Amino acid sequence: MNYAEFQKQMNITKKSICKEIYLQNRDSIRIKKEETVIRNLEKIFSAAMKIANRKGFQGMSMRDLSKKAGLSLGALYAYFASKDDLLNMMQHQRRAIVIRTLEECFDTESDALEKLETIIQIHLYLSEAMQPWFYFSFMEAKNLSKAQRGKAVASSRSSEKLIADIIKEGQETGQFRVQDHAMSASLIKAMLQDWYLNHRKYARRKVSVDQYMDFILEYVMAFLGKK
Amino acid sequence: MNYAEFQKQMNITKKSICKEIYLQNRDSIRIKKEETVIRNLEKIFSAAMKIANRKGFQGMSMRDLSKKAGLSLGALYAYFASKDDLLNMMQHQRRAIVIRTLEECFDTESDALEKLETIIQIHLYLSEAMQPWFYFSFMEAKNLSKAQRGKAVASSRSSEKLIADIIKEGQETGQFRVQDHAMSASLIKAMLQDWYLNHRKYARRKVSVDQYMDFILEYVMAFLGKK
DNA sequence: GTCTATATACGGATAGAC
DNA sequence: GTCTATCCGTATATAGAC
Repeated sequence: MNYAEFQKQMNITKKSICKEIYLQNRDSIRIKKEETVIRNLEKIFSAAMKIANRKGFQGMSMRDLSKKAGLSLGALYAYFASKDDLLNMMQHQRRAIVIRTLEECFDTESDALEKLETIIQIHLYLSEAMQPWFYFSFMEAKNLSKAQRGKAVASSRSSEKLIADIIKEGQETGQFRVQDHAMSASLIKAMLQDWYLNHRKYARRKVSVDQYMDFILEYVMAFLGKK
Repeated sequence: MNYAEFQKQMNITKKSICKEIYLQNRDSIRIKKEETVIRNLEKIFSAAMKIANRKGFQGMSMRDLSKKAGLSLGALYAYFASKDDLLNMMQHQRRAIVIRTLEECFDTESDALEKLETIIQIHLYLSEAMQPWFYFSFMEAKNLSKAQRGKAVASSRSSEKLIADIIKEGQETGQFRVQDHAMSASLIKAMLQDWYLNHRKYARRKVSVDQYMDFILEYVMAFLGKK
């Protein structure tokens, strides 16, 4: 599967994301007509991401957002209770999609090498399809409420542990060379992270996500692979 | 040279950093007694870093800062003209120290492998000695004025180019395997970056900066080294 | 469902006493 | 050098008209 196929199969579009958010927050959203809600959520999140990723969530005023989203100040508050609420919604949704996609794509039957390739692929493809979301998540994690921040840390740790466990498994079956698996997982995460934190750099150099993936895999296997 | 020796030799202490800042901003700082200025700058920067790295520079109010630094609101403005000014001061100083240290430590006579080891070492040691500064720099780069942001991007690019050029050199002299040098440099940067962006993670696992450095070098050489 | 107008609080920054 | 008191703009959030 390459990135284009992944996109089709997973259907990660602005619209589908907003629909999910709508379904999860039906109670707190005052507007009731589904079509209207989804259309406006798209405008709100798209605008919020653009402004916040340029000058930070705290630096974005509700007036900025209202202007860019094309909705009045008053109308915005029909979709969320407060600015913090908006932040939590965005962060929560990003995590939920990662978890769901991992569950859908991850094959526990395959061997360690296949698993490692898959998990690197999923992380990269997701962070490509939702790059502004991933960037936003990382940069604004510190502004979350304590409870939400705890969830963010837990989610990040568990995804790193997943990678470390796969490496360990490969070492036990003799597929990989024996190296510090926790540290190896950390470095892999660092490289995955760079794809969405420094996304512009790679765009400028015309590096595609598939090229980046191949390069990471080569790099990782030079270290972990048997000679 | 290990990290402890580096620290002694380079003398990167809060006090020495603040003295440098004082000397560079003598004109705009209204207080004239050097000792007082340095003592208060230490309090100000230390407090600013603590607050901003927890809730962002925009999220830090001048009242927060005044309280944490132990100086009144009015007194703060004797040391910088505006909040933005404070931001620029911090960012500029971090870059200046990196540039100076690179110039001091970098030996153009040595071969590519030594150069690569040195540049990884300097970056790691500096980001260890000034971790809050590096973290702050990355997270708040987007809040800089256009001119300052341009400088930040240029500085980041040139340090990546330095690494890429070293790899290229090593490939030309036959020390390294031929691989995409720009991409290799990117991945190395990503791993260096992780040391200060996810510093707490490594502290929790009791990974020292020297251990991290050794691990990166092993990793990189598995890829670049001749078999 | 969406708007405009506004309540209320908090932000950065300064003036002037000590 | 440092403080307190204050100016004034802008922030979030809400009320109520349409």
